[in-house]
Amino acid sequence: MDPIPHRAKIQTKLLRWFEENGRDLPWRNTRDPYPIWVSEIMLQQTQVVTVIPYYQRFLKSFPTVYHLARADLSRVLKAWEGLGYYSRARNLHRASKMFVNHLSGKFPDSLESLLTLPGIGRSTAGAILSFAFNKEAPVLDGNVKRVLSRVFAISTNSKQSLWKISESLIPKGRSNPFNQALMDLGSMICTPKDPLCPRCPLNRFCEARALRDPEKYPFKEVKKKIPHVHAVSAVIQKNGRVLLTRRPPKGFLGGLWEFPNWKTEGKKRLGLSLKNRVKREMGMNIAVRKSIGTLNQAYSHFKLTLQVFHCQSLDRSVRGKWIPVQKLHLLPMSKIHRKIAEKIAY
DNA sequence: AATTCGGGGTA
DNA sequence: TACCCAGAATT
Repeated sequence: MDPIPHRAKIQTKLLRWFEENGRDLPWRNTRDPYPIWVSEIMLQQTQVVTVIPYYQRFLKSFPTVYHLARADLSRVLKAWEGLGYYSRARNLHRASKMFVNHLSGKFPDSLESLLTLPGIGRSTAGAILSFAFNKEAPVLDGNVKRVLSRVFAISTNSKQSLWKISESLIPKGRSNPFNQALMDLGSMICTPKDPLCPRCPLNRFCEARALRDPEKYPFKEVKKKIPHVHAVSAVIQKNGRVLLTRRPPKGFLGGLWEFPNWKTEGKKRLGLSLKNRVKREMGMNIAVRKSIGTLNQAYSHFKLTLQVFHCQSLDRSVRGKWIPVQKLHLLPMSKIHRKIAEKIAY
């Protein structure tokens, strides 16, 4: 017996709705796994409208997986600048090298092989398998999670049951349009707030709607408070150049360039603490001049307030690299440091 | 199982 | 503001 209520009707209703209402997106005009792969990585935790221009530029810069594998990581990070979650770019680049070196040019088309590539988890693998190869693999992104937990009134936060439902709902031989349909429904109709239930092709079967509270699903995690971090940063100039440092290759904003900066505990005498920090950690004497301004940036797990000071170097530095102001735009930088660069470039 | 990873769209 | 986005990797 079929454990999924209304399975056949859900399939036909959703597929018909998708034929008439599905989104026309750049990565849907191909079955080539490479651009589909790139799009799926970019789309992780990132909205479609944000991804589209990055996707277009990225494929222009790296038209094939071989172009990507040959490119310097710095170029890849530059193409990713502003998109966030930079480990995605590093993993994509690393995976492209694995593809060229170990997979003999054949794009992996099984779940197990895809999961061996860095940056590809179960959902991204399912998307690639269904969109590029039309294989019956389930996806479970934020959209699908919301749609399924509403239709079947799943109130637990366990993803296991949702994975099973997602898998057993796929119509034989039609995983490509069906998975896209699930995503589009979640994005266009079954929205987090004020879902458009009257226009939903599944409203007759939706248990959350029958319970008259679709927004109760999916189960909301209690989210903890995000710490607020204060920091100071130094724009140290000398002969038309500024001193930048590069972040470690892994971890937070890994591999990006930035103006030297440090957390501050108290809020007093920021200029003096900045001077001392530069002396201790960069082995250089500076004179702190005027404040350039205060910048704020909200990250996923903390908020940052950064006070930036104009500084003048009084001698050489043992760390960092002097970059001509006119060439700052060539380096990959995080959003907040790009803002600083744009302030001083004029 | 919980935390770490960016930045922006949207109400 | 708060919530969430075609999640994965690490702890």
